[in-house]
Amino acid sequence: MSCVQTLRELGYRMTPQRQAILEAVHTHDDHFSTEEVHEEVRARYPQVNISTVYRTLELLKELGLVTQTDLGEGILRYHHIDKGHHHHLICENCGAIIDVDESVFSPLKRELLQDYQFKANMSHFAIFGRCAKCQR
Amino acid sequence: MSCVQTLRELGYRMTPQRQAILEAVHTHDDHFSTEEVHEEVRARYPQVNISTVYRTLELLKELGLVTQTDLGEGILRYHHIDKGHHHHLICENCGAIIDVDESVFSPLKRELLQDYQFKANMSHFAIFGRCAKCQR
DNA sequence: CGCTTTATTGCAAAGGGTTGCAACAATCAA
DNA sequence: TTGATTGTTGCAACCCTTTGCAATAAAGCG
Ligand SMILES: [Mn+2]
Ligand SMILES: [Mn+2]
Ligand SMILES: [Zn+2]
Ligand SMILES: [Zn+2]
Repeated sequence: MSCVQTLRELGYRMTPQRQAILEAVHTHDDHFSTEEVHEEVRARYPQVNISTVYRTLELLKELGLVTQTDLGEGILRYHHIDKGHHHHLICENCGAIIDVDESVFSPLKRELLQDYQFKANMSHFAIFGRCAKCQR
Repeated sequence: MSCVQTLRELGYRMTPQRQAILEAVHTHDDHFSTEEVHEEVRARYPQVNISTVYRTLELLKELGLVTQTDLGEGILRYHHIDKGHHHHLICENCGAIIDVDESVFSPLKRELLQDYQFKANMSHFAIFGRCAKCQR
């Protein structure tokens, strides 16, 4: 089901701003930033304020339609949930980013549920450390 | 070995500001914020700027003397490495914080090292999700 | 001790993100 | 179609954190 439908059914209103933001979110395959979405939206609706983009992305995150991740750049990046689940290992020394499949976290997720009855939301993780090259 | 010694041996200079910050860091058993450290330091040296506290805590983090964690409050919190390792499960719904031992992450850490030669720095994690009460 | 070197600081500005508020507009019922 | 309701937006102000820069001062050496 489309994001537009989901929002509508949950009682949220569909504004031109939200529609444009949703379209921008869907055209990106990679990890997009708020600023990038804002630029695309502004190409069509120049008056749209960036706080609207922040608020909309926050809403989409709360509804589980996008994931939010801090890759260590000083900004937050987003990822449409339809584009697949994966995580990132980030080298604190050289900045290298290694992608890992979400299955790596499955045992941990299972243990947290069994031992703590905690349902971890691990849809897009960034783990910092040292890559192979950068260890001594 | 004391933090003061470590800093000195690495070639960093020991200033009254740094000494006061280190003392504040050591008196806290819990997760302290930059602001809290700044207040304690200012009680003795009123002219110390908060950016110095930010810079010093960042340095201590880079040297592995403290851990930095975002518990979802909108601020960063720190933890002296001597006070033991543990992690937190944070409920996105009710805000409950469940402490978990660092051993929960050992298998994952091992797997990342074996499969990706990646040495993960998992000294103080915050995992968001839903606690037992808040699921359904 | 005095001098040189250069790491560190205070300050102000900036950057990313959030928030209060009044104006606006999507929605729905009449 | 109109009006009432109330969710949403633009804007400005703010919060936390980082950063450039010139002034300061710690450290080491003669
Ligand atoms: Mn990703
Ligand atoms: Mn902790
Ligand atoms: Zn590396
Ligand atoms: Zn809860």
